Amino acid sequence: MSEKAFLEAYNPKDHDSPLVTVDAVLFTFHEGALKVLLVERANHPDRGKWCLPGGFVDMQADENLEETVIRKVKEKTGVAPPYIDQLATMGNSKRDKRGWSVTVCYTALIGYQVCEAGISTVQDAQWFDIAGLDRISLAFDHQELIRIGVERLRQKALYSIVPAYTLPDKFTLPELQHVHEVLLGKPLQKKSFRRRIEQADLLIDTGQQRTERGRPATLYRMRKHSGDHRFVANLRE
Amino acid sequence: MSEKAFLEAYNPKDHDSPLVTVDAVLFTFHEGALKVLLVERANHPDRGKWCLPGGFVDMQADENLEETVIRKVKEKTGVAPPYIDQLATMGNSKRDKRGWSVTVCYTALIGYQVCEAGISTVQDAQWFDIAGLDRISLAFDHQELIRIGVERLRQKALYSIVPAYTLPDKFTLPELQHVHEVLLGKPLQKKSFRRRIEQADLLIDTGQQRTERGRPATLYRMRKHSGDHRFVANLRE
DNA sequence: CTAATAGTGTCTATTAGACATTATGTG
DNA sequence: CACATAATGTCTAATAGACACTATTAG
Repeated sequence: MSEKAFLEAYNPKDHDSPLVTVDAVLFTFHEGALKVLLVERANHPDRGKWCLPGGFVDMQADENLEETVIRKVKEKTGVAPPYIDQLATMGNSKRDKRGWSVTVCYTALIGYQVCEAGISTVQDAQWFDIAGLDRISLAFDHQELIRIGVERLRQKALYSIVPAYTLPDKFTLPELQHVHEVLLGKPLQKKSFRRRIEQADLLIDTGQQRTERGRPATLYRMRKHSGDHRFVANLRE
Repeated sequence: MSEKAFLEAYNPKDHDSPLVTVDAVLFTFHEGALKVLLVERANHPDRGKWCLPGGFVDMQADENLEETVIRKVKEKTGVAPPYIDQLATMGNSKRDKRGWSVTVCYTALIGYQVCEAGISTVQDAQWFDIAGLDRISLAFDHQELIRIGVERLRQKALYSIVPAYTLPDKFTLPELQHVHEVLLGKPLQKKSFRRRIEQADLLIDTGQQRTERGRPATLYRMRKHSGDHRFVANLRE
């Protein structure tokens, strides 16, 4: 049989396939805490429980998995996040009561202010502080996905400035250091922190400053692809 | 409607779902080169082309995706690899001519001798040198998956001894250094290389030695979980 | 002995940690 | 001015790079 004839005769519906969903662990940083966006499930199964934003791949609308996840995040936040990365794919027969299911889970970072308006217009979406999240029961295996997402971000805090994407477009170095300190759960030396960022030339000085109390702090923006930079030495844990 | 009633009425076949496959980028190290296992496709589409070992999730036989990938790798090598890790998930409407498809791709490492017998009994499986692989046309997006796998392993060579899993159970430090040198494409200082491994106590001295030419080399085994260890400083690229 | 390869000693270079000091805003 | 916070200076500690040196085998 030729490939052409084979493909004409082929019908995907003749073969059983797992359910395929996409989920997003979307983090932001606000009021001194790392937060994750959760959505209240409107439908069975697990109706009423909180879960990660996500849903089924729409084979007509979506060209690929990234389009699915960006579509789902935009539905809840109104905007596309500046950082998105594949986190893990979970697939087994037990995680979803509807049957064998696979979820491709992404992690994304966004500044709180950037999507504040979007969130507040969506009734079922809400930011949850990472601390204390283990006390609430989430749908599916989403508790585990968030745990993996936090661990990944914590690792990145040791050797990159990826956590900067949880901040608004413009931010100060002490603010960024604070994000890293929350992630790592311990104070950092500001001299070490600033030195490595300066040497790698990862941030753009906006020329602006912000005064809260004390000496004004310089406002920086991320340089393009600064999230990709990996310091040769880690911050010590 | 109750959840029970909902689940009883739910039929996954009422909803279109992408095809779901699992693939493995299986590396080994042999005769001074990094090699990847490829399989010749027996069926359409892309019949006759080489591709990664993998295939459809068997919803009856497989409890989860890891079981699928281990089953597929065992079919070709006869054994389960000592290191396996999720690499990436590719999903789009174009990668497979049969329709919207998702592949969950793993990367695995194994010693050449460990599975030599298994490979030689499988007619359609063969090790390919990574160098020169870009000159042959692989099925689907498997060329890209291998590229991602090599890049991941190269990164790991900078801050871990994960590449040791491409070697047999017992190996010498100069052998391991050579694997890292091939991955990084440049010579390394043996003093630096040995020092960090010794200090982190990652290997077990078997008490045995191997003589090829010159002074005999000590044979080591991986300590449990040594692959998880991350040095605080990278080898410089 | 020589050749070859394994393994060590030791100095330098790089980069993080510690912490004191200076700078610049507000009230 | 005092206070608070930002930013810097500078010494120490940890760890990678360079490279000479010693050790142990075969022939």
